[in-house]
Amino acid sequence: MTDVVEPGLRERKRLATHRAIQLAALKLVHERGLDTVTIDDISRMADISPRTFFNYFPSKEEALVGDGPSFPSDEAIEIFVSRTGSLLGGIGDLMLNTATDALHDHEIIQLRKALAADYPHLTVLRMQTFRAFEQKLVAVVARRMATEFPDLAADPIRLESRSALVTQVAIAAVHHAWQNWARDPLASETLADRLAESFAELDDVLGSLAAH
Amino acid sequence: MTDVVEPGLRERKRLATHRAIQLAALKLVHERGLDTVTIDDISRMADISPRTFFNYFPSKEEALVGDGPSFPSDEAIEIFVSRTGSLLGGIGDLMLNTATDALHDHEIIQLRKALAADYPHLTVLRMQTFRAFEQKLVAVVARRMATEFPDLAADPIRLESRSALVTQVAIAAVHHAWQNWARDPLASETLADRLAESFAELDDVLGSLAAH
DNA sequence: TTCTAAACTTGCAGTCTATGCAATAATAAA
DNA sequence: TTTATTATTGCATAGACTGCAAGTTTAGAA
Repeated sequence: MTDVVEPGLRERKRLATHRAIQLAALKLVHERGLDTVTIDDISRMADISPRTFFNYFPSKEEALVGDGPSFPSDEAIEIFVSRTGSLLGGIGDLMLNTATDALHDHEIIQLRKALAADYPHLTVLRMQTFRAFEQKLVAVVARRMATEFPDLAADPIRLESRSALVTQVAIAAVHHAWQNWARDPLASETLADRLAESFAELDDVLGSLAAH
Repeated sequence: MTDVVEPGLRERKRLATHRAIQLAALKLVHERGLDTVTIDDISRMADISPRTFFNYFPSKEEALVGDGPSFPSDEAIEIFVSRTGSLLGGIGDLMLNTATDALHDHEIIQLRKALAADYPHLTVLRMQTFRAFEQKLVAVVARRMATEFPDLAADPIRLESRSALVTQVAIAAVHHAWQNWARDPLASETLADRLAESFAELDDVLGSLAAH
């Protein structure tokens, strides 16, 4: 299928440094609190120069929250667009297809969860990385809505507003999932589980609200 | 009704400085862009020392987005809780009751609108000030939902999750309204108008989504 | 009006974040 | 082995932000 190129030494070192920085940042902040940890501290623990830190992350916060998710594949998008059924559920599935860097790095995931619990405002910052592809997502949602609701397709302005609103609602569900995920550090549920839960709950709550 | 105490000289000066800083920041950023404006520049234009700037705002960004809205009055909250009908619409009305500092300062409002159009990430930052009373809002929404849905009241955990989700959705609508408001600088609609529109559209879209 | 307490402004020193640039070191490729 | 590419580092510098102490201004009482 895809070329599984063995990454060279350079690439491996780069990944290792990338991880070392995140790990150092997360550990230090977890131990000593956000404000007392400096980039010098993090660099020292990660065995790099402070200058190198900025070759990897633009700020302390970015190192803590990690890279944002990548946009879903074209394939996943086409499936979503042509599908019928629950629109929000579809967006939820799409979100599950956004791969993030440290998906399988258990240590980092645990520390991130603790971080989200300790510093909610960083969770909001994390959501900002989702906003990075918000525009793209709105466009995809618009395509789906246009096929599903022909009357909307006839009114581009309404379609645009509608899909932007639906996208915001979907992001609200992601936020909700993240909050629930971070709430109890002991729960074994993954973020993906929480995402599915929140989108299901959203579908449910919409029913009860619309019933009125 | 309420005591209309004539504010003293001290208070008036404070308000004037507060406004002068915001105005200077907004004007300079509007003219020269966010990155080329320093706090020294802003302070010079506002006729204060750079040190005083930080007595009013913790950062350049905060000066630009302004103070967050204040929480609705207890009166408005009780009305909301005991009311029946559209839940999200009720939250929308509640949002309209959040007075913000520069509600009638036309010059600042215009500049803020331009700012939101030029720097979308500051709009996201602006929403963070909403998060400040997110917890409070969740509690209020929970009270309302508990009275309206007795079965939910019996399950505190579900109630909590539900009201948090509904609150996130409401915030999504506020975000949507803000984006639409900032989109075209020429439109004469107020933010309050846009809020009403977005919440109405939300009610509408929920109906069409739930119908499936 | 005068005096005193409280609140506000300011300067200064110092820490931390962040960026550009040039030199050096490590890796890749020829 | 040689050369080219890329990464790391140190250095210099600008800007953001904080604590502290000294000086001003306002409020309120005598």
